[in-house]
Amino acid sequence: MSHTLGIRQAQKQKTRQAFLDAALALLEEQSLSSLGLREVTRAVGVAPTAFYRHFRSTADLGVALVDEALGSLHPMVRTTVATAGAERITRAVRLISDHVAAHPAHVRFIARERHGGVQPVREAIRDQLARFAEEVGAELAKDPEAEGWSEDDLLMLAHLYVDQMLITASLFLETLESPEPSEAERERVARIAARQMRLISLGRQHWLD
Amino acid sequence: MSHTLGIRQAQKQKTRQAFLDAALALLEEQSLSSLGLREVTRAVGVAPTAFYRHFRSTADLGVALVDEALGSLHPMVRTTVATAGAERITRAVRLISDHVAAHPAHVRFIARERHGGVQPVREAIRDQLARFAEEVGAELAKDPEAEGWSEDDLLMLAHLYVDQMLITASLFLETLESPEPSEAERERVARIAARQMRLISLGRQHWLD
DNA sequence: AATTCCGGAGAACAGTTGTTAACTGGATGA
DNA sequence: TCATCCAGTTAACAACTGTTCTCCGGAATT
Repeated sequence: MSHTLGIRQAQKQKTRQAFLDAALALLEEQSLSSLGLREVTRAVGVAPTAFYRHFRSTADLGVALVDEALGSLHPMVRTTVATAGAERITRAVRLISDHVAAHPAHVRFIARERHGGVQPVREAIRDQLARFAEEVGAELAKDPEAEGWSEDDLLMLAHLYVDQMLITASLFLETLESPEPSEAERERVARIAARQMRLISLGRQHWLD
Repeated sequence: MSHTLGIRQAQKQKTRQAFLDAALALLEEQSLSSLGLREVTRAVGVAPTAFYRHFRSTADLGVALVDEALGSLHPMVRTTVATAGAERITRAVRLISDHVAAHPAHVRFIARERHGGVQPVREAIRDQLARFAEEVGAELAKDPEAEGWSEDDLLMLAHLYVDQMLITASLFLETLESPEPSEAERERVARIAARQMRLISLGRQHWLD
């Protein structure tokens, strides 16, 4: 049952999205704690006071951006990790590479604000990453290699993988930021990331020795 | 041959250090790209224009902070990694834990600005971390387990360790930031970090299989 | 002893910031 | 049809920003 929005609410969501888009663009060259309210409204093309109709503060906007950047990514990560065998690493690296290429500003925002100067945003990102770790852990538990593993150890391993994914995403980003983004450079990062994940997987296989 | 500084240069270095200290304190609750020049001078207790006698801009000050935070850490990391056997991981975790406890603001600054909004600072941090990776790689090469390893693979492993150290440092930091910092919480982080490093070491031992 | 140097102070500049209050006009619901 | 709602506007506020130029007084140099 999809409820058709009134033309009023539709317009509101439209300008709200315009706020998110404009902020994300501005955040490519600064961090959230220096993002001004007027700066955003100027970029959108509305009066400064219009901002308050959508967000309490720029920190509030930042939390909304976290949801936009990570919210829809959970199913993708889940199905990718669900892949069995050696293919899993290949697909994971490709997922990251493609996602960074498709949404570089989102990735930059998350990497930047994960340890940034705005507490509510840091917390929102931390919660989302913890969710990723739990989901990855749940998928890893289905592997035959997970036999004999404690819940704690599985979560430790899952966090290792999630952190590694974020580091890899950040490296792909630097690849795009370089003055002459070359496919060769991207491939180099992909190969290093794959080898690091393979090394971690090897450690996992011999954990119970 | 230690050259005694004139009372003029000595005074200059003193206020310069005051700038660094004040900035570091202010950066506990914001990021560098929102740090104002007047804000810093006000905290130091000097006129705004005095700032220019020491730094071109706040970005310049940030680069100086990177050197202060990471510059003197290289020998410590080197000797810690030089430790052989199972003791290496224990010492590494303790080094990180102690360093975070002793210089929390420095660690926070590095974690925050590594992906922050100020390019020159990002580059300075990236260069320093690359140096750490090279040094760690050089120490790892001395291990008997390094036999048959390519230069590339050693560097890949070293980067994995360095990134892992930074993640661990950041987790120790969160431990201190909690409303009621408990020794139990710190110990929990230490145990997880040690297990993650042990898992990586296991992967290393079976890499050439 | 006389001169140069230079870290810091003071005042002023135009431009920016977040937030408030009162208002407008088209969509909404009775 | 008419009263209500509400996203966005306009105007104004005090407070703040980075930067320039001019000046001072003590250290450094000759």
